Amino acid sequence: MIRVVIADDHRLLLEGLSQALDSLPDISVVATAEDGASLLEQVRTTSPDVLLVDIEMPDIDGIEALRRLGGAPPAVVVTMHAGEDQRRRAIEADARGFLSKSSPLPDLAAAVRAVAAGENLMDVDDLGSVLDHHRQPVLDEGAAALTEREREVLRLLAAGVTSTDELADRLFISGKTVKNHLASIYEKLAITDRAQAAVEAIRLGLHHPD
Amino acid sequence: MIRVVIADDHRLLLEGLSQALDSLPDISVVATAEDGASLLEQVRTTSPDVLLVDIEMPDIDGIEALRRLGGAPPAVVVTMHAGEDQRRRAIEADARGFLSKSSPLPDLAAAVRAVAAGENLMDVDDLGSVLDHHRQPVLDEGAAALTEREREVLRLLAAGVTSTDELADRLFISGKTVKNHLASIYEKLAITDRAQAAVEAIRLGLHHPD
DNA sequence: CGATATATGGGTCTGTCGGCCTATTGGCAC
DNA sequence: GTGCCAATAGGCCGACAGACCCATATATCG
Repeated sequence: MIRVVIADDHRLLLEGLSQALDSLPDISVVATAEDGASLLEQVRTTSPDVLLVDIEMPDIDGIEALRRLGGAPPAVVVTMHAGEDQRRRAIEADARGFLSKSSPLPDLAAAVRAVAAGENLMDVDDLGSVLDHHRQPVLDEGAAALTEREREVLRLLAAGVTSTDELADRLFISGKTVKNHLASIYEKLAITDRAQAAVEAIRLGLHHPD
Repeated sequence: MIRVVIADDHRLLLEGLSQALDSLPDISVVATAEDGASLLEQVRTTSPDVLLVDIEMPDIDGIEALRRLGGAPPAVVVTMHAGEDQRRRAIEADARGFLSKSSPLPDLAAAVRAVAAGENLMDVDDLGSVLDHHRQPVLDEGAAALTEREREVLRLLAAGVTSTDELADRLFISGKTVKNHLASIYEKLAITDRAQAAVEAIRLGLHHPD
């Protein structure tokens, strides 16, 4: 689980991103900050794995905050105006990633994962392909071992299709096979019943088709 | 269910807000737009109940887009710089709500609900108290009828506590009572088992304590 | 005061779920 | 080709879940 702290003075963006990232199965937003000072404080108390910092903030701006942290937790810088100027300042402040606020959300998630894995996105020339390597959430052992058919069963569970018969109908297989799939899901996710499977399915983001 | 279209050229905000609002049980984001032209198109094809529009957008800005729509679906205007100037322009474009991007997310949700209910937030002098009236999600009949104890059961289900015995232990009641609570939950939510109850619990936002 | 709602508890019964074992087919890898 | 895995399917059984009946105490409301 990648523990992230987000700093941005615009609360709509702060809280929106926070919820969106938190909903990913491998990312946990442990704190948020609306200014640089609060960011420094949160980093001290929560010791996160990655920082997500807006440049434009009152008092201590994102760059200054990162400078004071000395590149300790690796940081992804987000900015409204992604010019060369800002980019240079980000590099000087030891940022590992640099994204415009016009980037799509999956890119941000990928950047967080890349930086958490120790990569430095400021060096690379082909940002897109590096991010591509980190598009998939880092799932825990069990979840990664799920087969495609098992994921389909989980998707249906998350959609409220819970009885063996209806699952069988939707998947065009026998009830016995449904139970077999469920049994291997239980084993892989270390759970015991459909209710827990439904919870896991939603946590893994299987409810809306990727 | 309040059907919303969101327009903002900063995709991180657009997608973040979209996910956050969509996760509320009474709000559904049916489309998003990155510019005014696309907004006009989405409004035509999806006929939403409420618009959420950023002022600052390339080509056709939010104000101009609203003007062209003639106040048809009521709109909440969101802006980076919430000055008197912007506010006047929003009023002239027939906006029903006006929020800064520094507002907290629950305020945005409350504004969307208020506007969907026909209120005009531009008139009121005490915005806070009007929003307070719309803090709670507009739950459907069944979900609103849930008792406090029933919500606790749902919370535990969403946390993966699914067996009768463990539920009984956590709630300090007998297994029989757990089953009684579940039975009335099934009736109120028109569902049939714990797996569906877990799905509903998460959909209703019962997994993280309010 | 009487009615209603909530939380608690019980009993019974049927159906289904989950655990365990086996089996066949097809694909893919070494 | 031999082995492994995914997907399919069946049987068996014990345990639990859900439906349907009930009772009691407390509290709130008109």
